[in-house]
Amino acid sequence: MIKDIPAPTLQRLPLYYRELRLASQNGTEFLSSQELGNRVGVPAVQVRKDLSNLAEQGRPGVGYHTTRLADYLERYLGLNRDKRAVLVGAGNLGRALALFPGFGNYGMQIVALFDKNPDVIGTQVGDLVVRSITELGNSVKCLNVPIGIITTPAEAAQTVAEAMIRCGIRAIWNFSPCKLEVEDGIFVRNEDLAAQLSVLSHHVQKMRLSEDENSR
Amino acid sequence: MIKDIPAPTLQRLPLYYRELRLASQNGTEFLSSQELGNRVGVPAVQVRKDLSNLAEQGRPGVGYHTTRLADYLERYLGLNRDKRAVLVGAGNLGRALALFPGFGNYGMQIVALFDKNPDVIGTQVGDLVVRSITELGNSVKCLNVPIGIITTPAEAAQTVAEAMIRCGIRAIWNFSPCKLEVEDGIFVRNEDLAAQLSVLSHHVQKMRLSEDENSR
DNA sequence: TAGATTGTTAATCGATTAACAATC
DNA sequence: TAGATTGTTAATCGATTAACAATC
Repeated sequence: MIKDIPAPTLQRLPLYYRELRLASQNGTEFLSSQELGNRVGVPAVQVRKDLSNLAEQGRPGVGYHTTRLADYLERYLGLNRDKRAVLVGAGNLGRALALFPGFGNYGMQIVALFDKNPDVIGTQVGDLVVRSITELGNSVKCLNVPIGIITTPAEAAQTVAEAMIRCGIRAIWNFSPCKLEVEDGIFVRNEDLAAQLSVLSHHVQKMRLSEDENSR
Repeated sequence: MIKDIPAPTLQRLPLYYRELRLASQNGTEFLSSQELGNRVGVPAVQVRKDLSNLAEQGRPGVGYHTTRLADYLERYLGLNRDKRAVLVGAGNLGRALALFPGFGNYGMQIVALFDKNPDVIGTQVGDLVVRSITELGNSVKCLNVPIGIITTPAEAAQTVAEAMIRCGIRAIWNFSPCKLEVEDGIFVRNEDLAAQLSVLSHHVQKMRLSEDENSR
């Protein structure tokens, strides 16, 4: 049985992983929860609590073995295994993600790009050629792709998601600004840049207002 | 005095805003918390609790006035006011964000791009020419820019953030995979795509493991 | 007035933090 | 052994959910 850990904890694990790997590469053998917490920006207790969910343990009086824990987290997060992904929506954002080399470090490889727009279909993006969305089914089924990335406008996203799921995709990274309705067992991660921008915008707004207040 | 609302609530406001604006444009005059909640994927009680933080009220028995509430949220989130931004790190992701038209709808305009790499400096990205990072100070100061976007590698991010803050930037959208150390009053929003990908990766991993288990 | 739906107070839930015994 | 640091139990905090009186 695989124990579920709380979502907030799960979100912090990649941060711990990154610092542990870095420390390991720099020749640091052990890191205390205090030190790791400093680097990630999380209290030491939180670090210990989070890591106590895992099978790999720390050593009292010494700390966590950087290499061992990094390796463990790598496996736990599945970063060591290759994961194919397809991307639908080859606009600016889609093309950028397809070209982003950083994802390779996390075991993800974008193997196909799709779009609806005839002007975009057939164009080259890095090593890939944008294909027609109508070909999605065939490609995904025979390539055994677990991940779908959606970078279409909001109107198209639901339809695309359903098509992806029909082809066996089980995890969706949704960059389009809308809620996807999916059945249980399908994992959706929303990456709503406009919503994030709104939060940023609110803070700028708030600062402006308080400046106005102070200058009165 | 400007009342602070809880962070989770603040993050949901842009979602409400989007649906309210859409409904307003479609000619729907009122939306109940039930209906709005459905569209955003949040329980009706949560919607009411969230919106009760705002000055704009709903009408018992009727619901929320879509146009009025959308307008209110637009002002509250500062989406109606133009916000200039500079972007440092004109790699694939940086160029994509610079070209992304969607941000305009949220009042953000990227007014300058900077990079360290001489091969990139001077190249054209949309209407803008990538400038040398050494020019950051002059440009930002005379343009009154409140927002900085960081799309550099992790090693450079802290230095870039400090330079931004010295020039008067007060809100940073950090796409680089690292923690930024900044003084109080500077708002930082991390958009760590690799960390998000790790969460996605974990779920794929988990599904694989449970499939293995079932097939035993 | 009856029905619908809000805003708010109180109850629940879950995550973070504090305290501390266990262990290297 | 003394000092450092873990893992865990209990206390706190804050957000979500439930219940319901107020109001259109």
